[in-house]
Amino acid sequence: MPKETLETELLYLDQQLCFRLYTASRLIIRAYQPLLKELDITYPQYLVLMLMWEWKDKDQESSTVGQLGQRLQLDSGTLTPLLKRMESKGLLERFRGLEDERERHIRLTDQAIAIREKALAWMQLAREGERTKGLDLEALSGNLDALIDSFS
Amino acid sequence: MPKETLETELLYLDQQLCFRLYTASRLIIRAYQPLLKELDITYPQYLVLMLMWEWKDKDQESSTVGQLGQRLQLDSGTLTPLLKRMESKGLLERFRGLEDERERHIRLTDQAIAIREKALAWMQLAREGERTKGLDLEALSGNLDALIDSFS
DNA sequence: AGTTATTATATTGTGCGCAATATAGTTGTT
DNA sequence: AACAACTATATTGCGCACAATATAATAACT
Repeated sequence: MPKETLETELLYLDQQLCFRLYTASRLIIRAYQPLLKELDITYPQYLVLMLMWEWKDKDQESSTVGQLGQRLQLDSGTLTPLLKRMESKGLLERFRGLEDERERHIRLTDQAIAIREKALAWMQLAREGERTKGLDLEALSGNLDALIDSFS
Repeated sequence: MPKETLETELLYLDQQLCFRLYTASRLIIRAYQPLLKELDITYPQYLVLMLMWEWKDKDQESSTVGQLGQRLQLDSGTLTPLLKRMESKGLLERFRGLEDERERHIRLTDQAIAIREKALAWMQLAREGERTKGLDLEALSGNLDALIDSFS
């Protein structure tokens, strides 16, 4: 048995915010599987779609790998192959920047724009059968934003 | 532009709890890298160590893959190769259950028990330079527990 | 203009996460 | 005992994450 019980408890899983975040994240991503399976994409691919749908609402038709990476906190080692897979599935086009040929630009295809409606319908249904009834989502989101901000 | 702006906002990243969790989780795991690099392990391997250190305090010297998986919410497809890597690094022993030979038991080596002190010292230091000053960790943990519970 | 530094992305390699399936050991039934 | 059902773990395959490095285009400097 350790000498100082109070101190070793620092390492117990129930004391670890990180483990809670890691577990909560994976569990909720699992809850998206029915939608993701229907759309035939993965969760990170869904994030790219959501981001570009949103930017399209703001009249930005294309994005660079760097812009996506900054918003999603993902680097090119993750995004480059992910975007290639999405391209090969017909969800987006990849093309070089005209003024700066180092840049790789991404633009959604009509097919990718079309499935937004499916996602929206699913989210509206999911909101009905909400499993987060008892908790303060505002407070949780606020705390997570503060956390993300201080670790960015 | 979409017809019903209020509804499409359901799909905006800032409305997504899941994206916050996913990002917060990855950012905080990154913050553990200095420790993990020093111990020459990964974050999921660190979780296994923490769990088995804790169980050892409670006089449980060994665990099965199933017990680890239940607590960490990970399946054998993740744990089996992870535990083999930990075994090959000399952190643990893997052996079959005596009464039930389907069970794979895990026991930490002295080397794995020894590095607990390093982890503890690092955590104590990290607590000093805490980056989570401004937020209510109690409330955050409570909300995450409720979330994890309802999605388990 | 030619050289150096910087920037944007791509590549490589390792280790998860997880769905799907396989295998081997155990339990229950007749 | 034989066989079916069940259980615990292992295997396979794919797609992230991310560190480390490479490559190519641009910018900055002299």
